[in-house]
Amino acid sequence: MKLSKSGEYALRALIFLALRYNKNKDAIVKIQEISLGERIPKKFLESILLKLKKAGILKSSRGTGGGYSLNKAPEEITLAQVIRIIDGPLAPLGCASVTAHVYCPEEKNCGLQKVMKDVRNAISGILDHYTLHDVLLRTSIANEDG
Amino acid sequence: MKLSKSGEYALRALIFLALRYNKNKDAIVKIQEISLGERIPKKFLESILLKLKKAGILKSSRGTGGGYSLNKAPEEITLAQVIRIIDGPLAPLGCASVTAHVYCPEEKNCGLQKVMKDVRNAISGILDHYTLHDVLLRTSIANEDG
DNA sequence: CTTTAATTCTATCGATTAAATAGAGTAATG
DNA sequence: CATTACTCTATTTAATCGATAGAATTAAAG
Repeated sequence: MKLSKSGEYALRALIFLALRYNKNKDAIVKIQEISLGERIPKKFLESILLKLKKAGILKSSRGTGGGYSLNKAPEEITLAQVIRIIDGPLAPLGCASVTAHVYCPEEKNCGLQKVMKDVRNAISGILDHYTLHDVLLRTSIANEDG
Repeated sequence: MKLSKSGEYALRALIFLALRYNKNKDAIVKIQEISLGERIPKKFLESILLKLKKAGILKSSRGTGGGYSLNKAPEEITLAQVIRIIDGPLAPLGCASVTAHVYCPEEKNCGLQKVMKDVRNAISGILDHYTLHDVLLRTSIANEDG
């Protein structure tokens, strides 16, 4: 039931960016800065940020002084959105997924599917309502004076 | 957040065996029978069943007329047990795991960890209390007369 | 009691996917 | 036009999934 490395890195990078956003809405952060700060392989992080940009979560500017920043307020970005972009559906089984349902022949009659739908709903009940802002609230360093 | 193929196959195979168990507590089922019935690659299934045996969930007998059967009643086997044996901890992140906690330096101060612990607890709240017996109850075919 | 057939067990190899690295290409700044 | 940093493509490495080959064990047949 683990989150992929990509998914984990995506969340950590976004939290990093959200922290900057809260200090200065227009802050631009280099990939390398995130990479060093969160100990994420730089080139790997690059591909993750690109996906998040294409999905509208981030915006970027190139050249000297370029970098990434949030394209929405932290309150508007849920953890579930991010995970779905990077890792796909939240459901443990394809046949229990709402966003990318995979048909299976014994569907009507599958006890396992029913349980896994319960699990999916429990997960999305948390992650669909949890935003980057909420994560920062639970991170004490975010509340310290700079 | 997906379950691995191994994990899914393990659960399906055990449900298959639990169905037989309920008809006849001493029924012995061949790997091939499960493989055909659940469309699981036979040799791959073999390695999964072996792990479940070593973990005490299944017992086996070799030679002609041999095969596998449950080593406990379906009421005593939770889905969480099975997933932990095959796929490892339920937690989305190592640092949020109870059974195999991985230390991370910003632990005390990590909002992400706190959320993922909530998710872990939600998942285990369901899977630790859900047994093979419960799955069969939600599978209508299990209640038909043979 | 020996052979044969059925079955689990062990070990390894190939294919596919995920994770990580490398480098060339493109755009912006000064 | 040189530097900086994002963007893109390609390659390498590691993990997972699935397949293959054969040894070990048991039961039944002859």
